[in-house]
Amino acid sequence: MDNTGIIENNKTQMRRGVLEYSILLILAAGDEYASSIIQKLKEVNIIVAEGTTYPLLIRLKKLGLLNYRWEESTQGPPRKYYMITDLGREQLAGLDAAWDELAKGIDTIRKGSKA
Amino acid sequence: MDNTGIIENNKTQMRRGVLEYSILLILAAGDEYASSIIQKLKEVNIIVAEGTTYPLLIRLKKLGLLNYRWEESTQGPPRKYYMITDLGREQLAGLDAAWDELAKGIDTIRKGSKA
DNA sequence: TTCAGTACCTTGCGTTGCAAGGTATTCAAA
DNA sequence: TTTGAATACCTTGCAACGCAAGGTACTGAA
Repeated sequence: MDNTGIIENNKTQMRRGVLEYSILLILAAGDEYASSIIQKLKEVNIIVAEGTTYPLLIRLKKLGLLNYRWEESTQGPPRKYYMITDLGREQLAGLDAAWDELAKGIDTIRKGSKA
Repeated sequence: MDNTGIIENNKTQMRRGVLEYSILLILAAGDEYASSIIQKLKEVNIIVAEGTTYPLLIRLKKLGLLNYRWEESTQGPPRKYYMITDLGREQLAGLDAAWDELAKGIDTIRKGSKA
């Protein structure tokens, strides 16, 4: 039985939960295009696939949390720069709170298990 | 459009990621039966449905991370007490690390978005 | 014997992450 | 000028999994 798989699976699972949150966080700091978002997430060890990211950005756009503009690039095809909307920032505040609450909850259980 | 739904949805999403982890944490502190696990999670604002918990416990048992024993109750039907196995503790250590890494990653992005 | 409380479990639906596969643009080298 | 590498965008189909809803069964009290 491949036991490392259990962990790997779960790390993936954990990342899933915060995907939208972390993307909104990144866009709150400045406009980015899909590939650069994926890159930035990879830098903090949050690995996301393209097939996850593109549909997610489209979903967030549909929800009104994001907008985009096209921009030419000298390095290849045009880039679709996403930017966060006012509504997006509102929702992000809620997610900040949700994350804090979750982290606090985990911390509490964790302390209990070490007693 | 119901915007609070976006947040609620995401809070749920976040919780999902840490479900297995938090259940292992609770069982590392002592044996519990399903209903009491659900109760303990609720106490730290991690809301889980029965239909989520039972299949999950069964899955973790099949993976060898948990075992269980039946115990009579004077308050109703017998209870199925789950306990963590040695393998479960091993995996839990990995999940601890995964959580720390994720929390660190989020923290990094968060600081970037406040710059 | 009926009802409330507690506890267990399953079914079916809907969401969604991801591997794989596909298109289009640019630039440089052959 | 054509080929190939690098960059970027996007879609399809599968599989995993959380959860609402519905179901069974035991206990003790009314």
